[in-house]
Amino acid sequence: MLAINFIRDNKDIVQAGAKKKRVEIDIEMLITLDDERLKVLKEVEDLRAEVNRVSNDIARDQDPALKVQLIEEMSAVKEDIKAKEEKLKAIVDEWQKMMLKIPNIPSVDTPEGPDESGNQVVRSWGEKPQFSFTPKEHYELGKALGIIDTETAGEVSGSRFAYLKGDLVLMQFGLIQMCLEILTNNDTLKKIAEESSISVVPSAFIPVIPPVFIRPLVQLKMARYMTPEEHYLFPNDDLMLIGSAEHTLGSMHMNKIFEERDLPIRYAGYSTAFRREAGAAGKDTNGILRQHQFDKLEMEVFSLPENSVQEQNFLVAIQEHVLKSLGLPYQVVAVCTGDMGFPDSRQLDIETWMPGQNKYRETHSADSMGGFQARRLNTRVRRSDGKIEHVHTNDATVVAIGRTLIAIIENYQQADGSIKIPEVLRKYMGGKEYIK
RNA sequence: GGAAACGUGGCGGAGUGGUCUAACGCACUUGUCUUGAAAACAAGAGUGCCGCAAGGCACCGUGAGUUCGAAUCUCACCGUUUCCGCCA
Repeated sequence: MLAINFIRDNKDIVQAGAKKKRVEIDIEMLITLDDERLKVLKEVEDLRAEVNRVSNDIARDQDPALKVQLIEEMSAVKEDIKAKEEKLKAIVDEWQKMMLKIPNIPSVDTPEGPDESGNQVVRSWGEKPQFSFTPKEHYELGKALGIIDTETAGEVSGSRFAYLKGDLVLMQFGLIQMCLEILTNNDTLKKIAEESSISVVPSAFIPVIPPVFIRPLVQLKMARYMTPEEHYLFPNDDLMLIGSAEHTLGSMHMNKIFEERDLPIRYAGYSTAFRREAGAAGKDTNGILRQHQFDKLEMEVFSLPENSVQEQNFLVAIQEHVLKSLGLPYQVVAVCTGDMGFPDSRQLDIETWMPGQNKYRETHSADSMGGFQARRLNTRVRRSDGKIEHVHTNDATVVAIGRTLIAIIENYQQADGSIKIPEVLRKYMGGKEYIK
């Protein structure tokens, strides 16, 4: 959500930003509605002030006759207030609906474009592996090795589910363990920041296992509630499943005020992510690229507003550090206006090389929301001079298990169909060198 | 699942219908004193919205209701704690 006063003062910028994001909004109608809201609000408050004043008079010494008269008068005013309050409520309801539909404004360095075709590669790293044979896709290799079973999962749970088995499971937990070691080590983080010339306070991440259910109301405040079709909903319990740990990490501090000295706060949340994938019918149906359920380690940072862009760069640097450690070729992509998320002001994705598919596929995302989410969630910071403002939020993937496993399987495949295990993961897998 | 108690400002904690709509303590800010600090003393300070301002309105878990007037009474919901039951 943007602040209404900001919208009123910058309606051209807001309108242009929405247009770039391909979101239809009607600023003029919102401002007309806001005028009406302020007018009726003033009327209601003036009437309440009168009631408050006279009620105190009634409580003070008064002769009984006057008391009765005043009470009668206030009864009438009360009716008036009730009618005006109902009017105000109707206006505010409509006003809120419109406010929630206004997207965050893209940053100035966000490329403009209609859809993912407008995304721009910022930089790339790594040599694509050369094979003396035709590289296979992950699901062929995984099936043959007995470490990915989508057929049984299909019978038991339906499409877009899988059984991960054996060494692949050990690899998942190795990946998570490796990443948690990076994220909780101040020296490592400091080094990553320095190597990328990023000036942030490189304090350690607090590991979190968050709830995977969230109240729909909170999801709405996170600006992550899209349409009902896109989520797993549990109406009996008024709950829904999260699509990312971000959803229950970012909302941890709603209605709270941080002290300036406590920021930044960094969390590393591990959870299963649930995605209904409505509208993706027929897309990426093989293997584990696009699943209804996958595990993910996610970073979430609450920071001072002036630091949030650097924080995002820092998160991307961490993502790159992880991929470099794994020896996976990747490219960093600036996501364009038409493809970026509704609450994002700046979004950077990382696409990792997948030899079986012979293309880069999205494995990571880093979203910078500015104060957009914080305003909806009412998460604020008290500056050292006492002033209170909204914090800025950033979230970013560390490892999304399915896709990272795919990248490893395909990049490290051998002629005999075995998978060489990246060196950094071997210590978590009993020293093994190959999955075969 | 059963029973009970309770949800007040950063924290603790008064306040059971009114006449300053939140006492008091801790923590906090500033000042005095001090070489500096601590202590002591003094002053200040909740959050949001409207307003140029003066000022006004709202907020005591959330939402409805009763009343001229609600932190206080009624109802529903949410949450926390304790005991019992079940259980990874």
